[in-house]
Amino acid sequence: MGSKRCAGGKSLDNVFSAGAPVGAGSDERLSGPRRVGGARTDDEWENPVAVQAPTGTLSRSQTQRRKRIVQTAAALAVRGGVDAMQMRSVAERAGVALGTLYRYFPSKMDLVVAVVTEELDLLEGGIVRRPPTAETPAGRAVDVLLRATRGLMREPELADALVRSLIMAEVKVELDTRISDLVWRVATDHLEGVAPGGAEDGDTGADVDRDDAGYVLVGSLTSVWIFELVEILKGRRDVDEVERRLHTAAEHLLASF
Amino acid sequence: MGSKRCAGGKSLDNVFSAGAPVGAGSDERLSGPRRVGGARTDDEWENPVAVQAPTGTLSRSQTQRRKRIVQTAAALAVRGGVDAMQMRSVAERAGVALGTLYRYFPSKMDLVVAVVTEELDLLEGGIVRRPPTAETPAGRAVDVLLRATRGLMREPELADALVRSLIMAEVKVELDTRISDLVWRVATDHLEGVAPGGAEDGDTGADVDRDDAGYVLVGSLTSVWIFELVEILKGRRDVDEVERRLHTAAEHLLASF
DNA sequence: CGGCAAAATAGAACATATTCTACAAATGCG
DNA sequence: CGCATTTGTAGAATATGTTCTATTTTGCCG
Repeated sequence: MGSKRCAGGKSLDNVFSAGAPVGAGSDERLSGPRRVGGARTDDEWENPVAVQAPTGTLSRSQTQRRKRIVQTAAALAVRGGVDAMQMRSVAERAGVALGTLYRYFPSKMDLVVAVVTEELDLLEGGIVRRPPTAETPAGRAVDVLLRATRGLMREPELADALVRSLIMAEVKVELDTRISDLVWRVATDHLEGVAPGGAEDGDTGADVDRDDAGYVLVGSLTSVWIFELVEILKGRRDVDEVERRLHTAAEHLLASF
Repeated sequence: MGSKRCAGGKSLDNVFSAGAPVGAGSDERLSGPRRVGGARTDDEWENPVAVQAPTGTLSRSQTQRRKRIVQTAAALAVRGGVDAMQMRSVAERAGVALGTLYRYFPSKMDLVVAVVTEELDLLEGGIVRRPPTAETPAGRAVDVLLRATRGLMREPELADALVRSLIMAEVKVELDTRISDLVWRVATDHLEGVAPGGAEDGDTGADVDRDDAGYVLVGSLTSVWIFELVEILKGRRDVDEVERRLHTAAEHLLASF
């Protein structure tokens, strides 16, 4: 079954940039233990205030636990991929009970998303630290996407997770939005706003106008990128070919920038 | 768990066109019972000609069985979605043993792909029968994609399956290629080549030059479409908005057509 | 027809995500 | 402090995709 690649004993940390300050204040505001009182099948025998409601804020130990879980998950994912990232293993290796794991991440997908989100933080940090230099908006956009591509391809298993979570997640993922925002900023020369290594809160890109006509085009380019990623993962393309195709698409989509 | 929508007792048949000749000679050439001798874990104790090799051709009863399976699967998928399409249920309702089901479709994904492929046949048929009338290539392309979108949205659960299989399937799916080919033909006014209601063989679109520079752009548009589909399924967009976005993307991508 | 290999069947067995139960530890509050 | 509520733990129990085994049926060939 799960017998694909298997990189050596890499320390999992970043995938995108070579030397990112990993421990940057990335999390600290992400989902914590979940309220259990959500959608119950039982009718109405319990007080309106169902069982357990999350404090909303995570205590220190909870933050620690969460981080430990995500890191453990990432470590497992980097080797065997999503398949190797089994909930039982993660729980065990992270030193938490299975139930606890599920309290923090209601489904495996949530966990995958958490891992991927952390990678995205690193990508953003890397871009800000070393912004693309191309002349045209299209060139810069392609640059960013290609950097992300090459970074991800260093850990194909994780890349697989990224793509799957981008597309499948029922979860309220804004992962694609984050990527589009990043591309948008790069294309329009508005990189400053980004906090390197971690997002502040929901509305990271304060200066990104998602209603702008151009944003739709950037979003389209992101779609194309994701799909090219899929093709790579399926073994149907190599990075060079993707580069060419992204260039073609970007030149058309971002021509009016 | 699987408690989403649940259309009435529709007869599952087509999703795309209102009155397609369902029973058209669609399958009849698709995967049949699989050779078991593929990737074995055991080394070399058996004759080179491992256990079971498929005749390649399906006998009549096998064709019947296959069709029965796919139809059963489709029926289940139309109501509860992929989740409701449980292998055990499919096998039971189709009147075959679980093992047999797995002989025909080595994984659930293969089954999903088979179902979706059949829907695609219907879309192609519908398009050929009632081709888009827009003036511009971009207009025609958008027309096709929107027709597909509306058709799919009539059965969101199936749409979900389509998207997932398009993207996830390890399977050697050419589903996206088929869509791109269709769009390409429509955009370039080369619709004739298509056999309504069913593909002949691997290379259905004989007149589609996938190396053409323009084909890359059509492929990009298809990527965008698929992603918009995902957004609809996530409840983040409505069809009208997708139409607008597809127009924008198509006008840029296919400007040079 | 008799026999044989491929195909199908019934059903057990496995693997893994997810849920549930009972209990213990921690945390906060009067 | 002492209790109540929340959080965490251990581990059983479910649900479902997938595989395996033993047996029977089918289709074919001499």
